[in-house]
Amino acid sequence: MSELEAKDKPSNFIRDAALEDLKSGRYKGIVTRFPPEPNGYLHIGHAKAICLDFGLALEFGGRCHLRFDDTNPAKETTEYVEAIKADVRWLGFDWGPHLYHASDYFDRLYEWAEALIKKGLAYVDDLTPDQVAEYRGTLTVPGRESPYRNRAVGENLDLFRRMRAGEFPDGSKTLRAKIDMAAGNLNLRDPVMYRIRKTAHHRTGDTWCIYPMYDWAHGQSDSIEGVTHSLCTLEYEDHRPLYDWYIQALGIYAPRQIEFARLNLSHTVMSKRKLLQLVEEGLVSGWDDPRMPTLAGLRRRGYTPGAIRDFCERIGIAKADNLVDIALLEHCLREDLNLRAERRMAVLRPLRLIIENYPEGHAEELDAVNNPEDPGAGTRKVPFARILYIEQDDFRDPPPPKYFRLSPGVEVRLRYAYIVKCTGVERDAAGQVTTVRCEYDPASRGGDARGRKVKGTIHWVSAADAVDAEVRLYDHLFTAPKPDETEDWKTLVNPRSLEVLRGAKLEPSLAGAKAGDRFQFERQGYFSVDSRDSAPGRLVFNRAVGLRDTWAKIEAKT
RNA sequence: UGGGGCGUGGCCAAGUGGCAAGGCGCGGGACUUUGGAUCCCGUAUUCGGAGGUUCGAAUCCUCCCGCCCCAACCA
Repeated sequence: MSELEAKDKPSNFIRDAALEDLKSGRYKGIVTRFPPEPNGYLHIGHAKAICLDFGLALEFGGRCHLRFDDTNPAKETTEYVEAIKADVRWLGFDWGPHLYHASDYFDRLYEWAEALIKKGLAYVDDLTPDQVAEYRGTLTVPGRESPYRNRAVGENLDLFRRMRAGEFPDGSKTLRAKIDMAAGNLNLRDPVMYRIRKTAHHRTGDTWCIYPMYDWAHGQSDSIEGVTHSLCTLEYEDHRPLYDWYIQALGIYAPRQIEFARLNLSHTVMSKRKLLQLVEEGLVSGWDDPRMPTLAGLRRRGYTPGAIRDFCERIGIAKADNLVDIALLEHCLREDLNLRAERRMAVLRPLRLIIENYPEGHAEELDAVNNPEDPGAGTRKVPFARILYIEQDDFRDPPPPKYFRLSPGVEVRLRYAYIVKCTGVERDAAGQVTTVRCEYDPASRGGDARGRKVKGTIHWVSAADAVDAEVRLYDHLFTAPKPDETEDWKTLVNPRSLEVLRGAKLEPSLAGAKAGDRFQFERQGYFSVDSRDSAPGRLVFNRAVGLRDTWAKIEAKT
C-alpha cells in the first residue's frame, strides 16, 4: 500500500480519504466524475474541480467520467455540451468511453421513484410552489406536513403515472420524498423529486414531461456508474444527508460524497450568473473574451493548459473559504511560457530612430536567439537598416533617475545589433518627440560592447521591413480584488482592462504567425495570435501576460 | 433563536501531541546583450480569543468570538 503513497504531488484531505478507503477496503479502486450542468461555459473554478476529479483518478489508476447533469431542459443546450467537452479536452483530460448524461438514467430513475412510492417513502403532492415554500417553514421554524402527504400507495402510484403521462399541467403536482418536515436540515423536509415541465430536452426530446431534481438524480447517477468518490463544492455539504438517504432507501451501491471549497479568484467574478450578465450586457465581447475567467477566454488570451493545471495544483484543496490572488495564475503562465515561447521583437508604440552614420540604402541581417532558455529553438535573422522603430517608453528627455534607456548623449544597445548613442531629437509643434537621432558604433555589431558599460538594451524593428499589427493589452477585468462583495459590482469593471494598439510594428518573421501561436515579445510579455479576429495580412495579438516589470516598480517608487 | 461548515504570515496552504513545510506576493543582493530568466538572503517567538489537560499543545478538552452556506418545482 505504500506504493500508493509514494507520490510527490501535494496531498490534501480528499486524497488522504481516498487512500484510507482503499486501505480499508471500502472501495477497490478510484472512480470519480466531473458533472457539469450544460447551462454555461466552464471557468477556472471548474478547472480546479476537473483537475481534482481527473487527477485523483489518474493518480490511483482509476477512471473519471464526464457526466452532464442535464435535468433541467429549460436551461441546457447542446451548444454548452460541446463547448464543455472541448474545454475539458483542451485542459488535457480524457474521459475515454465514459461520457454520460443524467438523462441516460431517466428510465431507471423513474423506476426507482415508483419503488420508493411502493415503500411508502414518496408521495405525490398537489401543493402549489408558494404553498410548498410556506409549508417548508423557515430556518428556525419547523415545517408542516402537506395535507397530501399520507395518500395511499395506490393513489400515489396512479397519480405519478399520470404525471408522467402528461395529464397534469406544469407545476401542478410534484413527487416528494417522505422524510421529515421538522428536520433542521431543510433539504430533508420532504424534498421534491420530480416536477412537471412540458419542455423538450436537448437529448430526450419530448419523451418526458416530468424531470428529476438534482438531488434525486445525482447520487443515483453516481451509484449507477460505480463512482467511489463524488467530489463537489461546500454548498452541497447540506445535501449529503439527502444523497445518502436516497441511496440507502433504494438499497443500492453507495458512493461517498466529499466536499471542498470552491475557488475564488481575485479581480474577477466566477458565478455563472454574473458571467452571463457580463456577456449579455455587452460588458465583454462574449464567453471567450480574453478578459473572462472562462477556459474559452483564457485559451483565447493565450493561456496554456499546462499553466492552468499547474495553478490548480498550487492552490491546493481545502475547506476554508479562499480568495486566490490572480498574480499566482499569471505567475504560472509566465513560468510555462518562459521555457517554451520563442522570442520576437515587436514595437508596440513606435518612435522613429534614425542612425545618422549608417549608410543610406544599406541593409543587413543580424542573428537573434529564438529562446535563451532553450538552445534547441535555434536562431533567426532579423533585418537591420538606417531607420528603425523603437518603443516610445525607451526614450526619455530628460531621463528620470536610474533610467537605463535612451536619452540625449546616452548610449544604449540595440538588442542583437549595435551600440548607439543619441545625438538629437526632433519634436513637433506640441513638443512631442517625433524622431530620435543617433550614431552607431560599427564595431559593436551583434551588440558587443567590447568592455564598455552599456546598461540598457532595447528592442527595435526595421521600419522598412516591419509588419503592422493590432495588439490588445489586457488588464484585470475588475479594479477591486473582490468585486462580488458589492451590489454594484458591475461599476467595478476596469475601464482599462482592454487597450487596443493599432500601430504596432513587428519584426517580419512574425508575418506568418497563426491563430493561437504564442511568442514572447522581448522585454514586454507573452502574446498570442487572436483566434477570432486575426487573419493573414491583418494580424491581431493578445497580450496573455506581461513580463515582470522591475523598472515600473522603481519608477513608481521615485 | 435551526442545521451544516470554516478560522495557521498580505494571499493560498502543509502540519492532527514533540518544539511552525512550501508557493505566490513583498523587500534586499548577485548575475545578465530581455530592468526578462536564474540564483542567494529576508519576510508568523506563533497558529481567531480565553481558560484547562500535559514534561511538552496549532494539534486534546471547555467556553467565547468571527466568517461562509442552506428557506428554487436551479444545479
